[in-house]
Amino acid sequence: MSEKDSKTNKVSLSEVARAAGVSKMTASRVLREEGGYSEKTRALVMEKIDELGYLPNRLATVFAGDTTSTFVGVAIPDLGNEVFAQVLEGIDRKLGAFGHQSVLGLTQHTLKEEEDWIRTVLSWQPAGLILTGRYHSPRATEMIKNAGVPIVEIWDLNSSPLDMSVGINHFDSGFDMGRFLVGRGYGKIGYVGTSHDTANAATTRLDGFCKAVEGGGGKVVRQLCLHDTATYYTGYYGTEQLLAGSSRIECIFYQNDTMAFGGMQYVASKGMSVPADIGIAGWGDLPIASVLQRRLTSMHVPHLKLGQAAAEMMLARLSNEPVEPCRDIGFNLIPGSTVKSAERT
Amino acid sequence: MSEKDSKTNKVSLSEVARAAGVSKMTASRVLREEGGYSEKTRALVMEKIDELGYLPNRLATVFAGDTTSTFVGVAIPDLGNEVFAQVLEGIDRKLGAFGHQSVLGLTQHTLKEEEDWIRTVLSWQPAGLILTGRYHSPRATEMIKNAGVPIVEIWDLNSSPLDMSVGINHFDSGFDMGRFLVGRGYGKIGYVGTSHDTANAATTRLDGFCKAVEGGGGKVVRQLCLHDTATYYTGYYGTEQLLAGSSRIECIFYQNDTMAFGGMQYVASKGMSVPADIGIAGWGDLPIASVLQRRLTSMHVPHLKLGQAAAEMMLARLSNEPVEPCRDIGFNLIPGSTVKSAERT
DNA sequence: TTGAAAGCGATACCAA
DNA sequence: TTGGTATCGCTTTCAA
Repeated sequence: MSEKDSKTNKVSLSEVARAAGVSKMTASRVLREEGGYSEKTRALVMEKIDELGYLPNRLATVFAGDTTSTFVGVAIPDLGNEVFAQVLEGIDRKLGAFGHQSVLGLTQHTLKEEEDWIRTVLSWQPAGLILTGRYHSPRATEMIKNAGVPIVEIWDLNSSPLDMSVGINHFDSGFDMGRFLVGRGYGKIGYVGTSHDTANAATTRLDGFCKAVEGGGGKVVRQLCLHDTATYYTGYYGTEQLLAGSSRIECIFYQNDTMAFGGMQYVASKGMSVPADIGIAGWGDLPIASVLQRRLTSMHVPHLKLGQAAAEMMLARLSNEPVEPCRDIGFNLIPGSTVKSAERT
Repeated sequence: MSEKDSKTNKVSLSEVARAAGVSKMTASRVLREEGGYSEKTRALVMEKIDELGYLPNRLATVFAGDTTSTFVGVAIPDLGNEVFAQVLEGIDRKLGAFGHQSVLGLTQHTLKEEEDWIRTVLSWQPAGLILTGRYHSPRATEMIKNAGVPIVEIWDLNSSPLDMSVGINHFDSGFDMGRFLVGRGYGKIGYVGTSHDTANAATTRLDGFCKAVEGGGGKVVRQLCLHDTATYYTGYYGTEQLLAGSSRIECIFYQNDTMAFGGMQYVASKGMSVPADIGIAGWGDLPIASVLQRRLTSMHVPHLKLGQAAAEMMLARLSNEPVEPCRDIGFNLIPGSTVKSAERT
C-alpha cells in the first residue's frame, strides 16, 4: 500500500529514483543519457529501472517538454485498393525505422471522414500529418493551418501544397495513356473506374485521358465510375456493364491493374481475346502484372517509393533539414501487349 | 505578448476560459458536456472555442485524468500480403467507428521488431494492443503483462491467450486441405510458402497439412519456404524452383491465393494445364479468386470479419462488457476445379 | 452554478 | 555531479 503513490499502478520515474536513493532529476538524466552523473549512479538507476520494470510515460514527456510526439497521422482512403496498401507500407516502414509511429486513418474517400479524423489526431499532438490527395474540407484546412505541424500531401502532386507534397501528375499520366492508345489506332475507348463523393486523383487522370483521346481524334464513348472499391471484381462486373452498353468499344482503360485484370477475365469468359478483339490497359503496374503471360499495358508508378519519399520529407522537416516542398516521383508507360501493336507505316 | 501564456502557440483551455470570463473549470465542464452550468455560460464558452479555434490537448486529458487514451496499437507483419491488409482494414474501420485510432506497427515477421514496437507504443499509454500471432519475445510478454492493458492476439487462435484471442485454428485448416487433396487422389504433393525467423501461422498450417497428407498415405515431397513476401511473383518463382527439383509433383499447395495464382501462371507458361497436368490449391479465398475462370481450390477465411471481431473484442473490453476470451472465426474449404475432380467409385 | 487548489509524470532551469 | 522547484493543459476534489 505504501509503495504506490499514483492513481495508476504503473511505476513512475520518481519511484525508480526513490528506490535508487537519488532525486528524480538524476534518474531522468540517466534515462535520457544526458550526461552529468557518475557511472555508479547510472548503474544504480539502470538496475532499478530493470528491477521495477519501469516504462516511461511519453505522454508526460511531450507534455512537459518542448518536444513533439513521435506520432505521424497517416490518412489513406482504403486498403482494399492495393495501391494504397503499398503506399502505406512504404510510409510506415520508413517512419518506423526512425522511431516514429503511424496513426492510421481510413477516410473512405470522404472529406468528412478526413476532417473528423484530423480533428481527433491533432488533439494527440502529432509530429506531423500525411494526407492523401489535394482536396480537404475548409474546416480541415483551417485546423491544419492552425496546428502548425508539418504536412505532406501525397499521391496527387500539388504545386501549391499546404506545406509539402509528393506524388505524380495524374492528369499527365492519364494524358500519356490516352495519347498512347489513340496512337495505337483505337477510336472508341471505354473507361472503368470507381468514384466517390469528391474529385480525386483518378478523376484527374480520367480528365487527362479524355483530353488526349479526343485531341487525338478518338472518343471516350463510355465512362463507368462505380461506387465501389477499385479491385478485381469491380473491374469484372464493371466491364460487363460497360460492354452491355453496346457501341462497339475497341479498348478499355481501367483505374488500376487489379480492375484491368478483372476486366480481362470477364472478356476471356465471353470468349473474346486480348488484344485481337479488345484492348486492355491498366494503371499502376501492380504486383499481379509481374506474373501475367501477356504483359499488361499499364503505367508504372513507384508506390512504395512514393510512401518512403513522403516519410523522408516528413522526417527531414522534423529534424529541421531543408526540404524541397514538391517532389515529383514520376511514372512511365509500359506499352505491353494487351493492346494492338504499333502499326508499321 | 500578453495574450500567450504558454510555450506553444496553441490555444489552451484557460485562454478560452479567460476570453469567456469564466474559470477554466467551467470551460472544462462545458467542453465535456458534463452539466452543471447555465445555458448562457455554455453558449458563451462554445462561442469562444469557435472563435479562438481551440483544439483540446488530449495528451493532457489522459495525463491528468484516469481515462485511457483512444489509441490501440495494431501490430501486423506486412501489408504486401493482402491477407493482412484486409485484416487491418477490418480492425481500423471498426475502431474508427467508435472513436479509436490504430497506431500501426509493421513487424516484418520478427519478434525483435515487435518487441521494440511494443515498448514504444506502451509508453504512449494506449487503450489496448492488437498483436498478430501467438509468439512474442519473453521481454515483450513481460512488458505486456506489466502494462495491464487489454490485448487481443489475432490470426492464430490461441487457447491460452495473454488476454483475448480471435482467429482460426491453422493446424486444422492445413489438415483439412491435406486430407482433401489426398482424398482427390494426389500422392506426391509440394508446398510453396514463405518463412521467417519465427514460427507462425503458416508454419502451423503446413504442419497440419503434412500430418494429414502423410496420414492419408500421400507424401509432401518438397516444401519450399522462401524468405520473401507472400505475393504473386514469389509464388511464380517458387513454383519454378519447386518443379526444378524434379520428382514429379502432382499437386502444389500454396501459402495463399496470390502465391497460388503466381504458380498457376508459371505452370501455364510451361504449357502445363491445370488440373490435368498439375493440381493447384491456394489458401485464403482472396479477392483475385472471384474473377478466375476456373474456381481456385482454396480455404475461405473471413479476413475482414476477423479484423472487425478483434476490434469488437477490444472495444467491449474497454467498455467493461464481458468478453469471451477466445473466438474462433472459422474457415471453410472451397473444393474448386484446380484439382482433380472426385473419383466415382 | 461556479471557482480555487492540488496533482498527473516528466523536463527545464537554476542553485548547490 | 546532484537536487529543488516551477511548469506543461487538463481533471479531480472540495468549497463557496
